[in-house]
Amino acid sequence: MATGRNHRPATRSRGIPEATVARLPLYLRALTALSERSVPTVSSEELAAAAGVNSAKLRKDFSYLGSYGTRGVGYDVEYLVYQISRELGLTQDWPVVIVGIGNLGAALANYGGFASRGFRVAALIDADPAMAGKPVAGIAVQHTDELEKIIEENGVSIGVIATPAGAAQQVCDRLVAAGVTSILNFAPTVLSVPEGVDVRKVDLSIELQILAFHEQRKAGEEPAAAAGPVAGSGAAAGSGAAAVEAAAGAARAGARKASASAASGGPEGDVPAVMPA
Amino acid sequence: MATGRNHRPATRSRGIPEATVARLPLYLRALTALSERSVPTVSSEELAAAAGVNSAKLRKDFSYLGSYGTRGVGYDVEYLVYQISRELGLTQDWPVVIVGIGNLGAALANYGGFASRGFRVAALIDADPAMAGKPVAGIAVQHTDELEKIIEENGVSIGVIATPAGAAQQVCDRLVAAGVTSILNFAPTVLSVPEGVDVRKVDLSIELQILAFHEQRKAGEEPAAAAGPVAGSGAAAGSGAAAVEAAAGAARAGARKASASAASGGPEGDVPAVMPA
DNA sequence: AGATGTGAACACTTTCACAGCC
DNA sequence: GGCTGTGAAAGTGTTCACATCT
Repeated sequence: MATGRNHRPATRSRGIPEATVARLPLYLRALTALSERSVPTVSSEELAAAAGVNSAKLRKDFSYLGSYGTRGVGYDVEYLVYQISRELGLTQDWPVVIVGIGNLGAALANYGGFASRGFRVAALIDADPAMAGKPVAGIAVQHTDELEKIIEENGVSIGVIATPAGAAQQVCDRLVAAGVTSILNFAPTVLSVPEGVDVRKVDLSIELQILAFHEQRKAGEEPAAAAGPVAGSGAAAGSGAAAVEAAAGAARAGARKASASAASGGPEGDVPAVMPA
Repeated sequence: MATGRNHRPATRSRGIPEATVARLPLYLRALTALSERSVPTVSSEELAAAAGVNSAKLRKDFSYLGSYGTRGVGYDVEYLVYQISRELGLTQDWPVVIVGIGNLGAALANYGGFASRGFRVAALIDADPAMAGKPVAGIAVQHTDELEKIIEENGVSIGVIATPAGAAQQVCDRLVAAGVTSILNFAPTVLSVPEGVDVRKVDLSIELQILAFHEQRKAGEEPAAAAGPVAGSGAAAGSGAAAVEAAAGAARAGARKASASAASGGPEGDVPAVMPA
């Protein structure tokens, strides 16, 4: 019995694909900007460009939400803003607590886009007694002892961990025990949580290492003809562009620049070769 | 010209899958911890647990790097640390500049795991003249005017943008023009870059919105879950939880505070309401 | 004409399950 | 016996291309 982990009800349900969910905030941001400029409608092409994705993907994404566009015309900006907000659950208020008010925690507390959209910083919590009472971003920091009380009284279900790595798991456990079911973790640790609790992590170090990997690859490639600035594709992830072929030359410039060439995010393995510093 | 975007040489080549690359830093961190505890070898099962993934995935990932394990035994910790470090390009030194030394920039500059592995903060840059000369994390902040000079003199190829959204694209353009080919963007904007430049973004607001989406879903479901603590799976990504199915009650800790009910407002045609900035 | 919405093809990722080596 | 390494299967995500509707 315990073994059985064979079949899972699949993710069928009728849910929106995770990849799509991850892009909705992007669309929402682009739409909000259009809304502020009082633009009434957009085509999938325009909106896609603003969000940094391609239009086919955007249309497919929207198709999971419903048919909110008008053929031959495009999408109504205000209407879409509302629909996406609703889908993301932003039409309700989400009280959030930030634990660990160091440099990072303070930065998060001060981050504007935070409160602006459905999220409200309900409390700032730190383990340092010296911090207690100090105002950060207009909110008085409270001591960790109050954690459970704060969570319960405010009905907090989303917690942000910005503590040192060593304290993260313990803080996480307390948050979860107190009722938090979604955690955004900035500490460089893997958190263990019970089923049903979502954890997303943001890790500077990991992102840099991924960049370094691609950077290292670039070093071994030919600078090819600078094709000229093209609208960036945003995330490095995707494939992106066509790439080099074989190309033997070794133009490589003496300085450091030059690099701008084809093969962007694309892995397109080639000779590694170590680059100078 | 410019049109042709027809065929892509496939991602065949020798490349390591992007998904695998993204996990290597995770493995490396777990391995480093083991190394510090002088653990000589690990099994895929153990290491996977420490990294928060499952063992099949880990073995598959490693298989792209080569055959670095020993059947019946496991992997040699030190050896793997070295191989992964090399694959990620961490055996060389990567000078990095951070632009925008506000709360967040300062937090990044102070972030330890930064310098610890291959990365070195070569300079801190800010547009505010009042910041110039001030030491942050032991490094004197320099003015934006010096940007190009700094990039060139230090051979910087990785830049971190921690400026307000409004300044990000401009800073990005200058970084790229000066020779930077990898950018880590913390500003909530889509950056446009020439081909060949990698951009990765870290966006608090987006992460929170993704959490809110899942949180909203949970609200409409049976409290079920709570099957007992299982190693956290890390990213919320996957289906996870499913919950559907029969689902036995058994809520663990009390205090479940059911934050807000699911489906808010009416599904169809409702007043859009303009979102705040 | 112009743009959405979507089935179908393709590409990438994860998981399974077991052969092969220690 | 134990554990890695890997084909094959299954599941997800992306792109194409065109039917469909305004």
